[in-house]
Amino acid sequence: MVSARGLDVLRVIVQDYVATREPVGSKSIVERHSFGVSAATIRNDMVLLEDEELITAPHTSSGRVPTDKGYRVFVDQLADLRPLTSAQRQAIESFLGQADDLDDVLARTVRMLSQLTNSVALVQYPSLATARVRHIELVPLGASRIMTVFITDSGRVEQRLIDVLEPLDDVFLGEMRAKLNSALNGQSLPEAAERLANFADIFAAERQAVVSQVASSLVEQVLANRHDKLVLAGTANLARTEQDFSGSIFPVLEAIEEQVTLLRLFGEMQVTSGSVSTRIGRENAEFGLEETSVVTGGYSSSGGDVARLGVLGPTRMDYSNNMAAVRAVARYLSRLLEEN
Amino acid sequence: MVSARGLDVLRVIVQDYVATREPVGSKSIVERHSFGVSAATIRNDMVLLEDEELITAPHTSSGRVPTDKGYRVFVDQLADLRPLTSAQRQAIESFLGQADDLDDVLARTVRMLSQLTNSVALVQYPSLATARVRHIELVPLGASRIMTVFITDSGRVEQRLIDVLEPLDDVFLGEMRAKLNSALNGQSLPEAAERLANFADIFAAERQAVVSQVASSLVEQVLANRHDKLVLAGTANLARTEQDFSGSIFPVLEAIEEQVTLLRLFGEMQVTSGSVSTRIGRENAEFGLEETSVVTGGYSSSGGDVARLGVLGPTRMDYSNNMAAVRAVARYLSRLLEEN
DNA sequence: ATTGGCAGTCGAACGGATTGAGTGCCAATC
DNA sequence: GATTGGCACTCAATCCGTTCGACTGCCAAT
Repeated sequence: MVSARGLDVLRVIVQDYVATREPVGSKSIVERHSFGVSAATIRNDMVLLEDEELITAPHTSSGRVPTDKGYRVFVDQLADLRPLTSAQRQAIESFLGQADDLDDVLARTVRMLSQLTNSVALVQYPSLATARVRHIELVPLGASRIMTVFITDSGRVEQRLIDVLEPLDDVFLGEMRAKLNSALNGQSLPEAAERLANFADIFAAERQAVVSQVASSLVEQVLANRHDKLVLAGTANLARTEQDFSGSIFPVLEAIEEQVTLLRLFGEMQVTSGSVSTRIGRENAEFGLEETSVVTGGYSSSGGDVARLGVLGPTRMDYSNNMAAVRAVARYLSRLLEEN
Repeated sequence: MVSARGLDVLRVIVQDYVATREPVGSKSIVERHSFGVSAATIRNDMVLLEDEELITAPHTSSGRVPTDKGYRVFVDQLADLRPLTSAQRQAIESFLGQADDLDDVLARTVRMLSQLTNSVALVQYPSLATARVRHIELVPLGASRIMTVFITDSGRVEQRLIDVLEPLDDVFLGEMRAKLNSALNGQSLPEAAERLANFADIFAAERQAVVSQVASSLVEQVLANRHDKLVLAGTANLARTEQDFSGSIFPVLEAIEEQVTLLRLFGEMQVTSGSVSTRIGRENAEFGLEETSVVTGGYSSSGGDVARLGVLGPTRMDYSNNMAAVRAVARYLSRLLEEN
């Protein structure tokens, strides 16, 4: 079994390897850290760590490198989440504070996060699941073409075009708008969808066809909170850490471009507002991201909804820093969004 | 001076180099193309081309590689824009045809373009310069917080939050909404801004402060068509052509992430709807993109506005194909947007 | 349990020889 | 004057052998 000192050895191996990108040997450990024992002793500990598959040697006679499992133990047991410096906190406050609408807040957040971590940063838009309908607008764009705009109390705006079956005059549009708003205002999205199902019934028979067309388009729009979005920044940081990927960074870039993939990945990660969770290396294999790790945290918006944000980078990343940054940014973002 | 055959030689040098990424020598030219002359003759032509700085040899005794100037001549005089295959045309039609709103159209366009060219594709949102106001909506989000939504006839929706000076009740909001719409509907954006300047005058004195707050926020929103957006796809393709960049692809990725840079770049390129223009290599130096080329074309939307789309890739790109693809996609997109 | 010592391993770095694609030049030819 | 074959020359790329150095693993002593 691995001794307490053994774990310390693992910790410094992770730290040094992350810092230098070079396999770390017993000798360099004793001279860089004060373990009070000799290199030979460290070597003995390393054999045990290797037996447990926490570290591995790229080739005989080279230093050791953490395995995915080693990183996992580090993250779960050894990492100290050093809090951000006050300069960093201040940067977050002042930079995010200036934002005006939701888009802007999230855009600033994702940039901030990628700067703090030197990694790719991701922020998911707040889910609409518990949001409530604030307003519905119908805008004529032509004789038989209207735009539906749909606004939630979390400040999200969704729009969509419909080619309607028959021309609609302004008066009728006004009537429909008023009825829609009085029927749906304040409803949660699932409730709203339900009410829309037989919304056409309250109209004159000859209008029901076109009304139910509009209504069913709205239902789609309301339920398409699968239409989840996320914003992303700091892709260039991947190129900086290129050497950390076996082949090229091509597959990583490709996976990142596919927002659906990232959303699935986010979806699989446990989300508890306020704490962070991690996926390391091959744990992400199903997404083509077996050489990357992802650190995510949940943040909550006014609706009480929990959405995710996080960073993605090479497995050899600075977990302590990144976990701290994700946690701090998530908390700050929650506070900012709940104020409203 | 360079003979006609000399230009033919330049053409095949560009073509072969683009195809193989290897400096091309006189011998490989005569055996791969039927020039009807010997390698020595080609060599003579090549020294002339080199005198004109159209090609260069990476080192003594290696084949030749086009210079930026060589690519320029190729693009301006030698490239044959081979039309797309019918399969490609069909792919465009069927893929873009399914789109529903403007966001979706542009998202599909940019993906399509990046697939057709194996490059990074960019599509600028249609400018609002000649768009007209279709509808203005004021939505209460809290006692003293409202969202302004602003819809143009080109189908663009802009929203913004305002913290108003004093609480506004629904009745008054309704009045303001009605007056705003009757004052602004159908106006072009500069006209709208003008009318907003003294919009507050038609309200009761005690309301003018808050009204003019809302109005001036709307003016900002209306005039912020500098708030140009663009969408982007195919970043991963850069990694595939990594060897074409001297150092790493880091600076390129960095420049691409900065949308402002790209918009400035777009802004400097001549735009004539229907034709394409090119910027090659060091012509983009001011943007940190001295190792890339950009091919852009203009497309026009319903408002008659011209916006840009294009592709960006290593200087060693397939200009013939990319110019053809940009032109075809731009035309198709124009047609699609003008239908509405 | 810890330690110093020592043989052994293996990648990285260096240097020299070889190879081959390609050039430049020149005298001969059409 | 343009074209051609021939030839010496250059230089990156490749291969091969050596050296170097940072490690490890093991063992006997503490």
